[in-house]
Amino acid sequence: MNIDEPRSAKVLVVDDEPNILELLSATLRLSGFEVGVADTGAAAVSAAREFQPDIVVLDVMLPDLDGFTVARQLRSAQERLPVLFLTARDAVQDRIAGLTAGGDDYVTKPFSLEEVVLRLRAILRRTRPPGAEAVDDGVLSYADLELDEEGHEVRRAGEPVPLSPTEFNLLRYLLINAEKVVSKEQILDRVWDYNFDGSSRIVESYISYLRRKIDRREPSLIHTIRGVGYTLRTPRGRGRS
Amino acid sequence: MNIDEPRSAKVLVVDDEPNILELLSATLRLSGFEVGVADTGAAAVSAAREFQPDIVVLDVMLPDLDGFTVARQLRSAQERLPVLFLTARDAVQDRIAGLTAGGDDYVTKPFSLEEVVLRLRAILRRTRPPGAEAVDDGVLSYADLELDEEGHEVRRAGEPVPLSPTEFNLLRYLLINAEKVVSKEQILDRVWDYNFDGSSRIVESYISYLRRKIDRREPSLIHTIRGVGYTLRTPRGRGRS
DNA sequence: GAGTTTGCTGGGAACACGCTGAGCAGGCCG
DNA sequence: CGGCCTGCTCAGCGTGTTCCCAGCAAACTC
Repeated sequence: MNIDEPRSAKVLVVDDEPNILELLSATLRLSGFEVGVADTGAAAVSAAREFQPDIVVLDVMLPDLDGFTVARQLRSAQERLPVLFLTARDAVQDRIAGLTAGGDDYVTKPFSLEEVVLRLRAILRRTRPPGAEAVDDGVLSYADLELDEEGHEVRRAGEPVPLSPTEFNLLRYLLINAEKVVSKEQILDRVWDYNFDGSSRIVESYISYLRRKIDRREPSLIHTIRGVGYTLRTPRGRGRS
Repeated sequence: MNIDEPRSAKVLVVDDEPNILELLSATLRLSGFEVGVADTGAAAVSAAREFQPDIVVLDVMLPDLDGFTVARQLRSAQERLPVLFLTARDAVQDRIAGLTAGGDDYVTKPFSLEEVVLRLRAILRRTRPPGAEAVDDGVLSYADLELDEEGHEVRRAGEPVPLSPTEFNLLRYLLINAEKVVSKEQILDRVWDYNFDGSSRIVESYISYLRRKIDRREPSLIHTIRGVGYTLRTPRGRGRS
């Protein structure tokens, strides 16, 4: 349902930590992107020349080159190439700041995978307006539940519901996987930071919060599949697209 | 029905316990996979080079190398090689986290064989989207009975039926073997953990539960073949032998 | 038909799972 | 600096689930 894009976008992932590189490339592939990788700045530049990515995910801390330098070199060859920077939470806050204006964006390490996928999609949506159909207009919905990515707003039956950031992310993940069961582990993997090691009980808490906020009215949408996970669906089943 | 894949997938099984190795390789062969084996990390790496598997089943506790290290080495030679990890229930929980996001998956020891086969199929389905026909869309059905793997939902004549995890697994096994007779021992071997030592009477209990939940309406689908086992079929299917 | 074997199911105990209220720490904002 | 929001943990409770057992029913044997 969200695997087949019009043409699957090409992403170049640049990071020197093998684990991160692997985690990102596998996740992005599964999210429907065509993925290329590089583990140094120099490799990134040459890989970009060959791979011709639509967008780059770029760690700012690379062994050889500064991420910003890499970005500049990439863009000297390929104008208007958007970049999603990966950065430590505290570092170089100021230099990052000006980026969001330019069409680029950044996420801080440790990030959640949902975050990265979401930002990538957002940037691509934003930077490829010419003619491209906005099939995906940034609004997820299921039944009488709507989630607006851009406005960061959620409505149930038209009524706005205020959610905290984590609640919002969790609900988005459930919406993306509507009518499929997702396990607590999956949720933890995608919605929380990749190195979050807390118990998976936290998910239960947030499910509880969500239910209280958006699932008081009938019909209830969030269902527990005991021993398996959670799912978002209307009690009476299943429309095929 | 789902035994003949387009091309039978190649699985490399890596475990140092001979019993487990045997159990898995025999089962997977019978399930239609082409199977290669290895009992150390080093052997796995070289076996993979020669055997060129589509997927690897990998114990994380190996005598020589850490399972994750092996996985990385395997992937350095063969990009995008998915891995199903076998792990003790309590151990290394933290390091496992993040795997399900990356396209890999894991099952905890002791596992049921159904679990392993199911996960393998799921991963292969998930990681081989290019062009491959999605004949198998994750829904098993027989007569007016449907079992949706993704939504973890069962319907009889369109009506959803809530099942416990074990009931669900048992029914899935019966569905996979629809119109074939399966013995209580087979059921116990495949659906329950491989080291479950309870009597096979437990199967009778669960058959009873299933009948009560999904087989109240006519025509009855679950039939007892006295002295042999059980089968799922419509009444008019073949006379007695 | 009587005895024996096999299977069915209600009852119940132990356990696992999930929900939620309470509470604490840290960050943000007035 | 104080209050509020958010993220997270914890523990208690209720309930679902698993499994065993025992008594009964059905079927098979001779």
